[in-house]
Formats: sequence, C-alpha cells, structure tokens
Amino acid sequence: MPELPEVETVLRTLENQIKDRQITKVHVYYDKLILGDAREFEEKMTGEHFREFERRGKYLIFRMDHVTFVSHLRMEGKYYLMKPEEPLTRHMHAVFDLDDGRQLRYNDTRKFGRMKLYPLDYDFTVLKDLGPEPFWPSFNAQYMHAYRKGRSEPIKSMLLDQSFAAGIGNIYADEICAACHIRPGRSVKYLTKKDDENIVRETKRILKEAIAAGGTTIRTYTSSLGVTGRFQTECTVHMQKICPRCGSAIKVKYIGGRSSYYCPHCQK
DNA sequence: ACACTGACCTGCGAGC
DNA sequence: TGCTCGCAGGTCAGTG
Repeated sequence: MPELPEVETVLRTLENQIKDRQITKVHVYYDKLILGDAREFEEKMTGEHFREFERRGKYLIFRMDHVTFVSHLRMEGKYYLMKPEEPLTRHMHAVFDLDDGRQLRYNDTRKFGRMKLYPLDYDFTVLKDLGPEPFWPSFNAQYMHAYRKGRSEPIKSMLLDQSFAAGIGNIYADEICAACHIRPGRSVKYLTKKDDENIVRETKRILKEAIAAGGTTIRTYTSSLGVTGRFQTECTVHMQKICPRCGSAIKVKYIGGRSSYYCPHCQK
C-alpha cells in the first residue's frame, strides 16, 4: 500500500510511540517475512532499544543498539501497537513485546513485506538500486534529463523505477503525470526540458503536501496504530471517474504493469 | 543495458 | 448463493 508519504507517516508515528522502548521478546510467525534466518532475527532483536528512526524510499529504518532493523511494508504491511491480551489475528506475522507492556505487531495480509537486519553503521544514503530521495537537491531537472537519456519507456514506468527516484508509487506517479499534463504512457524520449522541470517540481510539491496531510487515504488506508490518515488530499486522477479540471471521463490504461489513470483531455 | 513478464500472497468485488 | 476471474498503492528474478 504505502508510498513515500505513508511510510514517512508510519515512521513518525512509531517514533512518537516507541522511541527508546526496549524489545523484551520477539516472535516471528511467518519465517519468509525475514530475509535471513528468522530465529537469528528473534535472537538479535531481543533486548534491543528503538533508538533512531529513518526512512529511505519506502524503507523504514530503525537504528537499534547493536543492529539496524529495516522493514519494507510492500503492499499491505502495517504496524499496530496493542495490548498482549488482544487476540492475535491470522495476518499478524511478527510480534515484538515492549518493556512498557505493549506489543508492536506487524500485520500483512498478502505477506509481501520483508524485514532484514543490517550492521548498525550501515549507510543507506548510497544504495546502487535506490535513486535520490525526491527532496534531495540532487533530484533536479538536470538529473532527470541525464537519467532518461537513452531510455524510451513510458514516463509512468520511470517514475515507478526506484533507481530513478526513491519512494514514488502508483498513486503519486499518476498524480504527478496529471499535474504536469502528461499522459502516463508518453515515452520519456519525447519529454522536453520544460517537462523535466515540471515533473521534478510537481513531484516534490505533491509528496510534500501528502506528508503534511499524513498520507493518502484511498480505499481503506489507515496507517499504523489506528492513525487514520487524517488526510483528505483528493487525488485528481487516480481512482477517479471524472477529471476535476475539465469534467472529462478519466481513462484507465495498463502501463508499466500497473493501472494508470489519466484525463485524455488535460494530459497529452 | 533496457524493457517487459511472471511470481510472490490473500481478499474482495464483479460477472456469470 | 456460489464459483471463477481480475485486480490490488511493490519489488525481484528471469527473459529476449
């Protein structure tokens, strides 16, 4: 489910809730959730405190005492803080007992999410398969121009490519294309320098507004901990029927393996 | 190197 | 009502 703004919201919520809490016990119920050995994960995480909270793209990064704990929610991963006596449901795949008596529970209907331990000093700023954060100054029109050189894929695919920019997902990719009046299927070959500037600017703006609003609520997205994304940023095209700008019917097309929404009148 | 496909999982709604 | 199909805000391995 979550894209950059939702992951950021989850991270900040967790920071408020569990910073400096100690894990007294860990139980992983679905071993494939852990990249690496699940028993070793349980062992290494026991006794650790949640010290620092970072995000890189859609990855949640927790600096513990001796390890770095990285969690990716993929499509439906969620964290809940619950009392131990509350029933464990079938999609809760990991439970962390905390020293204040609460439990941090990881819930994931589709079991796509993954967790992994890294060394404490592991640097996530430079990762070869992860591009710049959209808010970094290095994510600019010049960078985009250079990145798309020699490529011909649809702009939608490039926006979803995490090595182009870290954190953009299907919803925001559609919204960025709409804000720039570009059809998601347009080849990056036919973009102009002005398009580069617009896309970079709108990407930063849209993501920033979504974070300020606390993440998108499409369908039933409630971020972790019952923090119902207080967010009412209406999408202009994604999952919409009518273009709010011109009233035309929104079209849906499969691009880059994902449903893509656009206004055939406003986007060329 | 690039572009595209299928696989990983489960649940839900549409259509028959 | 009950079944099957297609689809879901992500990423990775495999293919040509």
